[in-house]
Amino acid sequence: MTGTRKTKSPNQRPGFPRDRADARAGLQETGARGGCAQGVRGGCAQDVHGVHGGCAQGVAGGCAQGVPCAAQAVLAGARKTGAKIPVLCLIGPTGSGKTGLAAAIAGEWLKTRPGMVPEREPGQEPEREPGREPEREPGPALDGCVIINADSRQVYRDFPIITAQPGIAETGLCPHRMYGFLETSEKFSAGAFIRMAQEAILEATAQNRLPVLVGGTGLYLKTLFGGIAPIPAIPQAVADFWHGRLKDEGPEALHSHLSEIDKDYAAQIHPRDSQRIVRALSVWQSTGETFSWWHSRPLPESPYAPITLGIDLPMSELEIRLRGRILEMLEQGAVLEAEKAFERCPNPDAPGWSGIGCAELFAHIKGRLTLDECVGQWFKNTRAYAKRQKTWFRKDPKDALWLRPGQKDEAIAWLNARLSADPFPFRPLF
RNA sequence: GGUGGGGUUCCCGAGUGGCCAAAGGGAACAGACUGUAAAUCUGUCGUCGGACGACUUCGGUGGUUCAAAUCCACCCCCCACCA
Repeated sequence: MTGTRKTKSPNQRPGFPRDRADARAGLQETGARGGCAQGVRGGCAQDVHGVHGGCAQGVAGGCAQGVPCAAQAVLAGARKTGAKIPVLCLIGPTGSGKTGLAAAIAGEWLKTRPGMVPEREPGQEPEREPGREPEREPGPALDGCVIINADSRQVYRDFPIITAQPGIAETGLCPHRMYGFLETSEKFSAGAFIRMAQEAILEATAQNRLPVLVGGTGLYLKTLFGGIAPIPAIPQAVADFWHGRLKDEGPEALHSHLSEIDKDYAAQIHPRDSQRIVRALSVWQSTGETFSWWHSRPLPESPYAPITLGIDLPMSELEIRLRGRILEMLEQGAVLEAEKAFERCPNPDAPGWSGIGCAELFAHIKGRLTLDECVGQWFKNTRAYAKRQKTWFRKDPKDALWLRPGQKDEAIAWLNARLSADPFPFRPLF
């Protein structure tokens, strides 16, 4: 994975110059629609419109006409027939090799179809292999994949090395979406993620490519597939107000305040869980409804059928990888990357700086930590994060196949079998 | 060699007669998770037992005391300053 990175700047990706602009357009657009109470899950008219609009801006390159409508049709068709849109998810703790596995899967298509280029011209039919006619009702043969980021940190433009974004070796294999498009000063969120991811998934599906979500942010995946209460965007002033009160009064006082407003939710969270307390109070104040009320509303059924492939390994082995990865990042210029990011955004409280490694390097370039101390904390925090991810993934996807790093062939065989079987009537992939 | 300070449970560190298995922090282990999620937060954390409890622990040995991590003696080690 990181070992194969050849560049520090994924900005210059030969095959896919429109990735960032695309993603940014999507975010801005969805941000503007943030207040759409229904828009989140793809269950309403605005949402389809959103997909359309996003494509019109972003996908200008290869498929200006076809895709938006096709994406819309994919969603509409899926709703009408009840068929689910297959989405491959690669999950696992940080440093387990998700990016590498995704690249291996993407590369498999290129291997079996040497003439295929990652970005197909519109209207061009994928080559069919004569010897591999399907036995079953012939579904479409998938024509490669699109890799979609499901990691809350790899969205930041200023930190390609530190957040282990795929490098040119990976991005040359197939289109990559939602990587490195956001400024350090800008916020990302589960809501923004699912809007953009939905767009990317539908676009890929319309192009007859398999959407492959790669990332370790469990909440994002859960939200995408399980839905989220359609709470409107909270005005910054409201959030600031409650953060101010949190600072003055402390979390316990706000928690008892919350108990008076929303007893049920207050009982669910700990009196010191400041982030959730502030969120619940902000939602209540800006919408006039309690957090519990929002949560109690039924969620539309998901149009997706996630196929989940996890990578896991014992902590003792993961530690070795994590340590090595940090050293690799330093060799690739992580310190310089942080210095540059600091020039662009000197505010350590900016959302982008909160990533593991970023915060520690910030302290180092400000002279508060020696490089050794910085690396020590960086490793410690990375390890703790990996543990949290393992805890999350232990219970969340119940039907995932779990492999160890390097079991590429097993992964591909399994994927082939899954997609060729009900309820995914695709031809064998590779 | 002299003077002063110090050795506490995995680590840092508080405790200077009973309320001490020993504050607090870190690490570790387990867990929660509905728009900051690489975030936010929780539980356990000497050993054994279900809780009440029993047992072992505060550099070592010996002593004083009903009672010691805490007081005394000697010994070992560390740090600072003086020589």
